[in-house]
Amino acid sequence: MTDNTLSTVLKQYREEVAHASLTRQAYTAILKAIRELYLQPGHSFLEREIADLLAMSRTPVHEALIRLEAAGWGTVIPRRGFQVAPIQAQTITEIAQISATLEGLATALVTSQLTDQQLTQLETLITQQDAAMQAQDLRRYVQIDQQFHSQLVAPTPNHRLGILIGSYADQLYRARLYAIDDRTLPVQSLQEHRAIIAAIRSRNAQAAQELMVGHRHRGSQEMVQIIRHKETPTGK
Amino acid sequence: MTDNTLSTVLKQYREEVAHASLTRQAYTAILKAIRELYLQPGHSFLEREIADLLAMSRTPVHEALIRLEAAGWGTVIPRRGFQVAPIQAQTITEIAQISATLEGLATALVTSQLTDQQLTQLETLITQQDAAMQAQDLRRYVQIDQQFHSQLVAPTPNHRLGILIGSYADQLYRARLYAIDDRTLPVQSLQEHRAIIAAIRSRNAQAAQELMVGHRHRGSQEMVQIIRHKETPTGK
DNA sequence: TAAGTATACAACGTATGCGTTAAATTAACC
DNA sequence: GGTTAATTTAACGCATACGTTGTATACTTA
Repeated sequence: MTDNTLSTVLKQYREEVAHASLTRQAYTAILKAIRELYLQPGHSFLEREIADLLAMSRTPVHEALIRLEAAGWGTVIPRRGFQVAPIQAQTITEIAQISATLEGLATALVTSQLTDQQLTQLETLITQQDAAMQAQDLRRYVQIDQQFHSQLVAPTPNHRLGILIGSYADQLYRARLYAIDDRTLPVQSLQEHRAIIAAIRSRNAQAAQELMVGHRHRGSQEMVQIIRHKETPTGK
Repeated sequence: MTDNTLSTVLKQYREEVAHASLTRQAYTAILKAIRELYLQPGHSFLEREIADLLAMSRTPVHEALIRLEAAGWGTVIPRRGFQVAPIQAQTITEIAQISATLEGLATALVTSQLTDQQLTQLETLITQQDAAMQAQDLRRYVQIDQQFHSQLVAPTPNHRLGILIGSYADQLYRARLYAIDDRTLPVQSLQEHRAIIAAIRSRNAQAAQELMVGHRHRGSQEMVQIIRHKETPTGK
C-alpha cells in the first residue's frame, strides 16, 4: 500500500539527522516528506504505517506528529490518522499575508545592518535569477528566489523573527511546489528585488519595508489564484 | 519540595478541561501555571514531579512538555528537567516587536470590518479603563487593556493571525505580570486607544495600523526597561 | 586536603502492553 | 432490498517497563 518511493525518501531524510533523537528524526523526515509533496495534501496515514517505514516504535512517531500539528503541517484525528494539511486558497492567503508582513518587518530591521558586501552578494543572486529566467528554468528560479529572501532576512537581530519567517517559508514553499506547473514566468518580480536592494542601499527602512510587503503580496496573489483554480476543477 | 499552592492551582486549571485528553489537560494546566507565574521563570522541574502532582503517568506530561517547548514556554533539557523560559529583556523585545507588527496588520484588516456597534463597545472599554486608572486599580486596568486589544482584533478574517496574536499576548501577559509592581500608571496609553478608534471610525486603515504599531511599541518599551533593570539588580 | 576516578543512582528516551472507543462489517428486521 | 442494530476489529491514548546516559557521590591517591 504505502508508496515505495516514500519509504526511500523518509529513510534518506532521516539519515540527515541520524545523530538526533528518534522523535526528531521522525519529525524532520515527515516534515520534509510533506513539504516536498511526497505525502500529499489532504491525505491521511496512520502512526503505525510511518513507524514501520521508519523502523521505530509508535512512540517517537506519535510525539513527532504532535509537533507537526503544532507547526501547522496537519491534524491528528484520533482514529483516522494524521491528515496532512490540505493546500487551500484561504489557508495560503492567510499565511502569505502574515509572512509578507513579518518579512517586511525583517527587511526594515536589516536595512541598517546589511553590509555593502552582503548587498553585492544579493545583487549577484538577482543576476543569477535573471539568467535562470532567460533560460526558462523555473525550478532554479524559485530556488534562487528562496535564497535571496533567506539571505536578505538573515542578519536580523530578532532571532525569533527569523525562525518564524523560516517556518512560514516552508509552508509557502510547499504551496509553490504544488502550483509550480501552471505558473507563468514572473517578470516584474526581479524588478521588485532590485527596487528593494536600492531602497536598502539608500538606507530607507520604511521604503524597503513597504516594497517588500508589496512584493510578497503580489507574488502570493498569483499563486493563490492557481490554487483557487485547482480547488474548483472545471473537468473531472 | 513542590509548592503546595502549585498543586492546588494545577488541579484547578486541569478541571477546566477535564473532558479533554490527559495530554491536553497537562498542557493547559502547565501553560497557565507558567503564565500566571506559579511556575517561576528560569526554574526547572522534572516530568515526574508534575506527573505526580497531576496524578497521571509521565507519558501525557512528556507530550505536553514537547508542545510547550514548541510554543516557546520553556526548554526540555534531557536529564535536567523542563526549564521554564526566563523573562529576559532580549526575548521580550523580540516578541513585542513581532506582536506589534502582527497586531498592526490585524488592525488594518479589521478597519473595514468593525461595525459601529463594535466600535461603541470598544469606546465603552476605554471609558472603563479611564475609571480604573482614576481609581489607581492597575490590575483592573491591565485586564481591560487585554480585553480592548482582544476585541479589536477579533473580527479579523485572517483566523491564523488571530491565533498567533493570541499566543504572543499570552507571553507578553506573563512579562507584564512579572513587571507589574514597578510599573507606573500609563497616562498616554488611553489617548492612543482613542486615536486608534478614531482612525478606524474614519476608515483609515493605514493610519490605524501605524498608530497601533506605535502604541504597542511604546507600551513594551517601558516594560522592557523594567525587566532589564531586574536583570541587573543593584542590591542583593 | 584537594583532585581525579570509579561507582551508584535516577531521569529520560523509547518500546511494549493494555483498555477504551470509534469505525466498519455483518446480521437482523422491517 | 434497504435500514438499523449488534458484533467485531483495530487504532490510539495512556500506563508501565527497560536500557542508556548523564550527574552526583564516595572513595582513592597524591
